[in-house]
Amino acid sequence: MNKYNSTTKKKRVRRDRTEEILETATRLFSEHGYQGTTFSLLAEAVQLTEPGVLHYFPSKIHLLQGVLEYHEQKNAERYLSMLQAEKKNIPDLFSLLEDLVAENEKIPGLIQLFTVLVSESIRSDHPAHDYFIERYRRVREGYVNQFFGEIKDKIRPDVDLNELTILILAVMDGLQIQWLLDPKKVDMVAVYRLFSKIIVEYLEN
Amino acid sequence: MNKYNSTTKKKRVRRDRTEEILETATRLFSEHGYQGTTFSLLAEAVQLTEPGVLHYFPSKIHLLQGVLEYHEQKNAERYLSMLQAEKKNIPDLFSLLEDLVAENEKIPGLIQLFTVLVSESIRSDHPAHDYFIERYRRVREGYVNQFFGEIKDKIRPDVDLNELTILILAVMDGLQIQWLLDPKKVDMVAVYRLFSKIIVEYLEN
DNA sequence: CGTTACCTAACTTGCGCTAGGTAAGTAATG
DNA sequence: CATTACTTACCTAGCGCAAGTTAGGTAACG
Repeated sequence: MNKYNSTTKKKRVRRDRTEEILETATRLFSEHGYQGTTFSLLAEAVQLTEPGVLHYFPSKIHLLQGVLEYHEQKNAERYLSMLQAEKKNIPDLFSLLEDLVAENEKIPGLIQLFTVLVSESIRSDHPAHDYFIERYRRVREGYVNQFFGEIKDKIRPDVDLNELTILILAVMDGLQIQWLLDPKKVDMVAVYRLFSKIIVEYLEN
Repeated sequence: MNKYNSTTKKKRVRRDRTEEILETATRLFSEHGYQGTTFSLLAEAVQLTEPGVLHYFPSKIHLLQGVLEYHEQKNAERYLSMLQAEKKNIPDLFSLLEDLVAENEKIPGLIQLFTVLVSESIRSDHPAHDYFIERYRRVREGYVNQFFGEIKDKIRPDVDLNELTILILAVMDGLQIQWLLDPKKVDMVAVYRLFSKIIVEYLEN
């Protein structure tokens, strides 16, 4: 009954527990979405009670924010390494994106997290609505200014870089949906490579 | 108190009520997703009580099925007219798809319905999971066999039509997400037109 | 007069969250 | 070095609400 009496009690330090909760919440959010994830599920998974979890994140929205911030960092790192890589010409650029897609295929959990949360957040009253609008704007700006910026003059001048960016992100998002739904029938990397090939050929003309 | 005593009672025939409920449920599903839609919300919107709605759809899952089937028909019609249109060459084909995207922009509710439900249904225990897997397979097959089939010999032979189809659907889905999230910043039709132009140019080579 | 279109009432379950504790760890003090 | 005092990491109990659903009726309709 009483968890204190039954066995030796182990108290964990805040940082470790927080991280464990975030990792677990990530999994649950990606599997059930924000609405579908409950404290009781999460609490059981990390071997705590519900108020035990609430001790770390005082509400469900705080938990969501925590999860998003937590991964924002990781994504930022991946993204930075992409920015720092050498890009002398257009094929270089798009082969980087191909690598990104290939990497994404190895972390279906995280991809599902963002795919599920983004779609959920289309509703204007969703707690992550503003976050995702902002995030997409930021990412698009990053592509236009940094990612493409360096070799802007090698690209056909009649192409709107903002539209091109929207297209690239759309392909990634859309592929992820079909791939997550039916991985056996959808070879995300192959299709992206096809896209990449088509685009590169076009841009170099 | 008693709805029977208060005013004249109007009984509606089953078909009308059913349709009204389906239309309203469509709106609610698209605004709040499946999980986020409640009977009390729906009941109020159609001026019934919750058991009143349950009289037509004995459970929430039946309601969801009803909504999906209801729109399956409408979509099928739109799709058929696309198939029957004249397609002599590749540009004809892709201009049809452009029209489709442009039409979609006029019915954000329906688009949101499917975008939200598809993403929600990525979870394998979602009641519409199998439905959407099946639907995507069916649509892809339709593209490969019917839509492209007629002018297959005019397309570069090194292009895998299945992959091309996945790409086209991905672009549409991905654009819809960004557009629904931030319509002011994302001109769905313009980006699709860009995509269309690039693809056509490539396929005709 | 039977069927159908609803209603009222209520049950059950599970949700997010609060109140108020207890014991383990940490730091300050004698 | 031992005692005390404080802080932190949890716990138990339970509240209030809303969800989906059921039972059993009543009155309008064909």
